[in-house]
Amino acid sequence: MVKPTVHDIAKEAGVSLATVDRVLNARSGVRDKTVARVQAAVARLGYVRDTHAANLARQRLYRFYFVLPEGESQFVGTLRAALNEAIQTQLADRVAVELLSVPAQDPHAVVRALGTLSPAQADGVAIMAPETPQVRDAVAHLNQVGVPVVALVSDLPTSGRDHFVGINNMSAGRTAGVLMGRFAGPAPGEVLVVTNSMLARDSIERRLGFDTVMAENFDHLTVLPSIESHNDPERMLAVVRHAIDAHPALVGIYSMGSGNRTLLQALRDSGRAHALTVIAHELTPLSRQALIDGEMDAVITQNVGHLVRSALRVLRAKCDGLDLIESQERIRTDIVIRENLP
Amino acid sequence: MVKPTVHDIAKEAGVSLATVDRVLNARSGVRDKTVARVQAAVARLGYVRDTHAANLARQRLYRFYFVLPEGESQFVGTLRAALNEAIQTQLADRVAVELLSVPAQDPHAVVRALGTLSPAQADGVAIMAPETPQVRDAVAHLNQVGVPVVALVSDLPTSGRDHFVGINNMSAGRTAGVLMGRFAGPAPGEVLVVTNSMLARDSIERRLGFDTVMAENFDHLTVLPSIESHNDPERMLAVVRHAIDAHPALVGIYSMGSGNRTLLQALRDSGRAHALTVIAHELTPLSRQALIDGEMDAVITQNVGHLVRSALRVLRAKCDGLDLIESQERIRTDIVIRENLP
DNA sequence: GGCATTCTGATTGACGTACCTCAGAAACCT
DNA sequence: AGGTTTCTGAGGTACGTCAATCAGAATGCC
Repeated sequence: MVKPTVHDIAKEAGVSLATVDRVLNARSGVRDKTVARVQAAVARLGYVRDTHAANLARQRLYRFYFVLPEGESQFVGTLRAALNEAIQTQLADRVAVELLSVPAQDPHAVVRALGTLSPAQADGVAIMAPETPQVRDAVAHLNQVGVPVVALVSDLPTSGRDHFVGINNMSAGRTAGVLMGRFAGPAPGEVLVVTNSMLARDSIERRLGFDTVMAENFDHLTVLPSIESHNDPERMLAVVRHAIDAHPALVGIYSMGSGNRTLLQALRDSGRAHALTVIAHELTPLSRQALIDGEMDAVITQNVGHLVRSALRVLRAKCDGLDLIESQERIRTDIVIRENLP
Repeated sequence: MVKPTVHDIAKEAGVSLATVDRVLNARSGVRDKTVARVQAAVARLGYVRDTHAANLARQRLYRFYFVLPEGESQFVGTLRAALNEAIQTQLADRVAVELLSVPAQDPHAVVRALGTLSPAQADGVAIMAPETPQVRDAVAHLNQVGVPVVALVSDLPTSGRDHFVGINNMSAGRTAGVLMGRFAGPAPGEVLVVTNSMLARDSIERRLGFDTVMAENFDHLTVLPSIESHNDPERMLAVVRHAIDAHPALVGIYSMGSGNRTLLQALRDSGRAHALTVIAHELTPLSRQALIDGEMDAVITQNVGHLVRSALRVLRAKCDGLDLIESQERIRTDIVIRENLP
């Protein structure tokens, strides 16, 4: 008996097929002690239901929604591409994915997008958005009406989301810090931090991790007050340019979020691109090229394909009430240098 | 018509279900122009066969074999653990995996293990073994009789294996080289290379990559002749101890293969553990602890879970004649430091 | 003990595909 | 035209599960 079926369970438990079915699908109308008998039989035979046969029989279609920030961010672009690729292949597995793009900085737009979703349309939602009270409440509501929600890239810890798919941003910041400290060398110098993250929380966590490590291990390096570009590339360019010129002791730049294009431009203008240790986040066509050209020294990133597939797996598991393979769903903080570019 | 079925194809092509079935499963007895008609209908409707329903109908069971080196290597241990975990979950997907452990250094044992396999028992084989003529021929034979074979961890490029699941070891060596060069700093010094890899090819490739990078980019560092422990921990310990003592200018050690336990022991004995930049391969409980304790500075590794799951996916795809998602099957060369330990 | 209520068994028809049989149609050959 | 070979259609059963029905059994209540 390689793979026991419901029939075997029925025989083993001495009940009918209908009863086994009722127990397995948690339908009512079965006495407690009969339920126990069936569950014992399941345990004894090591029965695992054939999800595919089950889905086939019940014509199941998983309808998942991905809420991503709209706009031209390269990282979100690669994420979207990975999602589209996954959609193609997952289609064979009865999952239909809908992509909702919302203005990232407008919490109300996010709430509106989430508001259109109910258990009637959505079997699960993955969302990448800044943590605001409005978003938190909307997620909590979805959760309450029984729609599984996973947070993507940036966590929404107080929202009651079922799962977070992304890296530990604190540890990502620490990683960046150590690389900066070790790459920059033992001579004293200054380090510039540039940030333009769309998502508050991940940015804050990275910063915290970075600062901690710098303070603990590399006190010969001075971390300058950070430059924040509030989605204004023009201003960003000017400010970074000025910062580089104004600090001859500068040895490194840490770019915490998006805005790598502007940073690279400023670097080139300064003529010090190759002299500085530059560490950035997220592997995109741009940062990849910068690594190849030696304009960036390391990129801290997360595998977008893994991100998307993990979100889909988690949503499915939540739908089916299965548990996850912890190790498979842990998103790793990847360090990429020119030599190990994927 | 969200998802066309064989019935839809039959109607569209104006043929019977049986004919569609014959065409889809490449059975004989269908005229060429009828085949074309059916295929046109498939293309027109965008039909994709429901593999799960198909497997259900034909009672398919994928029987895969993994041939791994036996012995106490920690890396192989983690690999084995990942495999066992995968076996559990894949069982629900009609794949049964058998693990064959063979003495790594005995090509004849490998050949014997492979010899027991034929299309009658095996639907696919994953093998991690040194590249020898005997092994190459055995793999080629399996391939000829129609059993898909993937090489694991160390490639067998001339054997006709269908796929290689593992990292690019040349690039892994280069990565180690760059980290060594940048971590060790600008002062002149010597670097020791220690090796005890069970698999010739991966070791050679890593060495090549490492040497290239050191010569190109870090000529202030002298790479000493490498120390090879031929599976003799005792001797290894003595030699490494001596090497460390004899080279006061030593700034770093690169451990290319297994044998990390011995290396760490020698390091501790020398009292210079924290003064040297130590870079090793493969994340195991041992190297993980060494990272935490600061005895190692970086570990170049590959995700064993990914390795195993990728091998399984590839084997299944080969069996079903499907093609792969390239990006999903590319195993990444992971850089692990204390801060981004998974 | 009689009755209402709650459980249970037996049975049936899907789901999308594979695989088999058998009869009959079409094409090919003299 | 006749016979032979090759194709094709129609129909059935199976896979493991879900979902539903209906009859009958067990239980609880008074």
